[in-house]
Amino acid sequence: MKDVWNALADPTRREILTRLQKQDMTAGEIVACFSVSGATISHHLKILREADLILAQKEKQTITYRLNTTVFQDFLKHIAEVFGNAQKEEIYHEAEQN
Amino acid sequence: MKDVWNALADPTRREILTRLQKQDMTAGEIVACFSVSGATISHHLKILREADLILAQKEKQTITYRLNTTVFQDFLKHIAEVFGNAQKEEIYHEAEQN
DNA sequence: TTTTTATTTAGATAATTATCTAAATACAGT
DNA sequence: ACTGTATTTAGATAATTATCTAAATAAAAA
Repeated sequence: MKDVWNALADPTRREILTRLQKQDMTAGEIVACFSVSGATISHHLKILREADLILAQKEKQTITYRLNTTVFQDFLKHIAEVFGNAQKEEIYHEAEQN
Repeated sequence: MKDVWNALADPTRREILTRLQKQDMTAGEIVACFSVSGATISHHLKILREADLILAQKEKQTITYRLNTTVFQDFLKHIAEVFGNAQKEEIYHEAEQN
């Protein structure tokens, strides 16, 4: 879980995850969304991969990335346990309204 | 919310929050839980304060810290929105079982 | 087989940050 | 007023990390 916190600490990586939530993307497509080099994005993707937050699938020349949704579930459960005991019901209640 | 992610990125700060979830503590009591200097803990407390995750109350010589639970609620709601749309129901379901 | 395209890896640099010691602040007790 | 206790602030250092360019890998196209 330590790796997950670390992976989520960076805004670029969170943005990558937000975009992958909408659709799977190749490394090149992800690079095109940001104004940093491909090497930098590759580095971020590696950290996200090692945290198991994303999955890579090689296809011909390209590598398509997609969210590993089960790890999000685990993470949200985890922080709800660690930090949210008292607030659980309320949060679930609120979140279901949108 | 950027400040919150940042504050939660450090394991010492997460441990402080976990302990404050159980009971309010003075700065000195928090320092006693860790093997780093008081100045270092003070620095972490400042970051947690600036992220609004904790509240400080001065009493005589000591300063008692406590969780700002509403910010946790907001944060959990936030990440559920950003990352958890598809998984929401399932997570809430699971979390309510413990 | 040479070239082009997609991506990662290596190595370097600059920025951030966690930590330390020492000094400052504030307040209580003597 | 002094001494001791609790905490923060200042300034320095060391570790981490985000980023870059250049080189390496791999696979398709020519």
